[in-house]
Amino acid sequence: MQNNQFKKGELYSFITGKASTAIARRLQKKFNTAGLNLTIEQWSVLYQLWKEDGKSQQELCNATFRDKPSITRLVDNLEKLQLVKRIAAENDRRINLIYLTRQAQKLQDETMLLAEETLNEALESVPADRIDICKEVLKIVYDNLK
Amino acid sequence: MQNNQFKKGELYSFITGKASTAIARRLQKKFNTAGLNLTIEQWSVLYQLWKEDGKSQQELCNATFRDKPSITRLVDNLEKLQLVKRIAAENDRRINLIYLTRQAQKLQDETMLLAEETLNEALESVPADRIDICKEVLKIVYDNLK
DNA sequence: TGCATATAGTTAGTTAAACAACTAATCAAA
DNA sequence: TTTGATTAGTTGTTTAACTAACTATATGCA
Repeated sequence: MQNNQFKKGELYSFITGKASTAIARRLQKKFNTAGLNLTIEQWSVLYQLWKEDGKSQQELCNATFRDKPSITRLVDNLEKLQLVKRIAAENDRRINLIYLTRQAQKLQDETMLLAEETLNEALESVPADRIDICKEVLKIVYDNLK
Repeated sequence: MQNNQFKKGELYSFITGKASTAIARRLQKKFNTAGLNLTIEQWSVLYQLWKEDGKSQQELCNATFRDKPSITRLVDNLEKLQLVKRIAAENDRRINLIYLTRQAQKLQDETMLLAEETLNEALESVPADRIDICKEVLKIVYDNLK
């Protein structure tokens, strides 16, 4: 039993995730300043495709923790931006495989640099061992609820 | 200088805040199951008003880390649900003071219970001292970026 | 083979976030 | 007192999340 770990006054910020939204917002601003016409959500999909493209939309759902309609629209918008292409799988025509365009490949280095920069700013003055503990706790939270 | 605290594979989940969205989603499901017709975002506004109502919209912006249009719309929807009322301040008619209705007052105990329950589920098997460290790190992250 | 079921993805509707542009009320300084 | 700046809040637009209902394709079992 883990009771009363949160006093009422502390409930709010943990539930609403101030910290992660602050990080996302900062990264978005860096994208905008750099003239990148890209949302964080779109970037998070590209991020998975940079690891390996040709993933199905369902695989992108699992990797990004989004539902199917969300991925449909993100892929729609990424296609409009000419950053990805849907290609129907040959052996199963229900499946769209998502491939990066050259344009998207070019974005990887620049955006990853901005992301790392953002995290370094976010974690400035936080000792590495505390960051590790924090990451572990967040992972357990996620696993407890998924 | 705090470099390379995140390996590339770890960037993603920290930026997109999986853990906090998982918590919010779980709490939302509890609300739905309990027949509460209330979003987490609406709840987070009520949460501030339960502490003390009669706050201005600007004060709600600061307390909930949202911008003014977001609060305008949340208050719109809370008003439609007859949970709050806008009352113009007597000494400065630009200001709307937001007051809870009786209906909203009744929601407090039930929803706070569900929120605490959700956090206890989220943090099951996490030792209290690690939770404290995690909270501190998230606070620093937020302060570093705001 | 044929029919029920499962899987992949899309569409529709509501809520919310971010940003920019706007109105109305207040304040401050010439 | 009038004009210019500031503050509080609203409106419009785009992107995204979530749910439910939908289409199309594939699978499995009688």
